[in-house]
Amino acid sequence: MDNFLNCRYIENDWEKNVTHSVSYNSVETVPNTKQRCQANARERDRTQNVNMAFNALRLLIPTEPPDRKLSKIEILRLAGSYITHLDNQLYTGVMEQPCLQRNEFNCKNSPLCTFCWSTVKKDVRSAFLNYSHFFIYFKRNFS
DNA sequence: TAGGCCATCTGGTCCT
DNA sequence: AGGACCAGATGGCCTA
Repeated sequence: MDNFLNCRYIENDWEKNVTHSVSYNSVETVPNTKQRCQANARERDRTQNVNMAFNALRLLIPTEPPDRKLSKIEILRLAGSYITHLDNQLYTGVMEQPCLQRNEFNCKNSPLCTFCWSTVKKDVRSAFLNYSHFFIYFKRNFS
């Protein structure tokens, strides 16, 4: 039992002093130390693989700002929404116009889908910046 | 401080 | 038999 606990503690991040309490009904239920440690290591590797896949998927989803933190469930939902958005764009063949997919997650009252809405916001912002630059130019030269 | 999110451990089940 | 996959339990971290 002591060996197993030591193993578990070493398997965890010792420097962070992170432990997870686990209770056993009886000593008989404690698995073989080496096998359990190996299984834990495999499970950690598997979880890391899953996380790498989530990271790869995250890179494909456009957000504002681009480095916005997304939870795993948000990544899955937005990925699905983005696929639908791209599908609509492909179907209509008109990339300049909103695809009219319902905004499912951010604002249920909005007629625009999440990704069209993001484009619109970007356009408005660039228009505002252009106007600001023009205003500064006008003020410097004509006032 | 409560709730959301996450990593880790664990035991069970299924597959090779 | 051993590995992959999964869901439940647990505790840490972060944010509103």
